[in-house]
Amino acid sequence: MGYLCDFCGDQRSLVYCRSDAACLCLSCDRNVHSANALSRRHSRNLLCERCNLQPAFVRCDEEKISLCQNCDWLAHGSSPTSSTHKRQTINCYSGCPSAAEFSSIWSFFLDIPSMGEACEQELGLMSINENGNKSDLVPPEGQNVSGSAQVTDLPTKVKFWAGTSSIPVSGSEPRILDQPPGPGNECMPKLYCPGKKNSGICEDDNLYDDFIMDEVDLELENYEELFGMALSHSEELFENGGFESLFEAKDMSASVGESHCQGAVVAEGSSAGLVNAIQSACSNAASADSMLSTKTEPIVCFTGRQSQSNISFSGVTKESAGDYQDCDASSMLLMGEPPWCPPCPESSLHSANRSNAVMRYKEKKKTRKFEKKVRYASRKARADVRRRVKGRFVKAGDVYDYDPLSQTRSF
DNA sequence: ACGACAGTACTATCCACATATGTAA
DNA sequence: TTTTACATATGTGGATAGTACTGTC
Repeated sequence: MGYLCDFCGDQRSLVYCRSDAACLCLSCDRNVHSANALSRRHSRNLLCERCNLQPAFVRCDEEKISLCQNCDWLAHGSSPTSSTHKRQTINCYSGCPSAAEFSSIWSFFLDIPSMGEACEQELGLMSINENGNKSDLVPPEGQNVSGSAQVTDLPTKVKFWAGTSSIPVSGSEPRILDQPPGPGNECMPKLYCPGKKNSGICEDDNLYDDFIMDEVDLELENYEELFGMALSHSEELFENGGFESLFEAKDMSASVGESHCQGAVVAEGSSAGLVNAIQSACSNAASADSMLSTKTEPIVCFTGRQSQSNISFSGVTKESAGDYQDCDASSMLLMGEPPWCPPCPESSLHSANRSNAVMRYKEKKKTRKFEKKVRYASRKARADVRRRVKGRFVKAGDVYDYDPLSQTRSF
């Protein structure tokens, strides 16, 4: 018998709702999340069948058990035999899916005895969706079953802070900036779920368009201090380019006038939540690529929930997202030991893989280009045909040594 | 282990001028 | 309040100098 439903306290909890920070049985899940359109958008996931605390992250086909990243690591990370177990990532869902739709979301759905039973009892007669709107149902468009889904709604208040001081912890009141209205808000706290080709994070450039924080002179001078605790456990991993790259953003944003999103978002959580934030970031495989390689438009995002926090570092633009996805740093995280785990002898088996991943990541980083955005095409057109002397524009009629049009010299 | 050196990578700066933006009449 | 005239700020790309980083001895 697992843990009881947070709502009725009677049935066994089977799903976890991030938005409500609650573990619910299927019946209560449906009752609670069919209340209104907003609650229907809450993303839920299976509950880890081992710890019964965290949302499940993968399904082990061999053991037929759903596990959060922590438990997955404990179960599969350290043992060469168990690490070969076939696993698939677990989708989130929203709306009020029927048993059939659960099956479509989770191909292993019927393999879960408690789910199957509960579903027969509780959902068997239910319609797919009260309003017949299938869009309520996750997975969202373009996402396959084995992928993962986005969290479309997080209730956690998000605070921005700016300045040179360290992340405000207890007693330090962060400077709260107004969040820009519109879709950006909705996009901001999206989580990255592993295994998803199209992360969906900030797919719309408008997010950043609306989120210009030039006036916010954010500097993360003290990032070592900020993340010191986390780094103490993950130094080995991140010294290979992780946080170093992440905080290159500081320098870049300082020098690039058009830099947007020089912002940071911090959770309401306690200082102790910082470590959890880092851990959860990785437990959610929080877009490691963007996390590691955020360079042009950094957003440090912490969203907190009691003992569990989620972190997302996102510098992904629409154009770069694919590139980031291809970056191998994510595999570095997924293949190696969790960053919060101290190095142990067993981990040596993964060190080679990790080294390879790091090497590939560095290669990728080398070749990656951050394209300049031209704001005024007319000016560009003019500059393109301007004559120059040693790269400098010259007055019309003056002698020049370079003519972009004819590639000739006037002398 | 440490310093010197060479090679590489990256950034800031310069230029003229069309255009955007702000201010006053 | 709207229009007009003027002043100032901005942003384009290529070359180059300067700085930072990396690898070798």
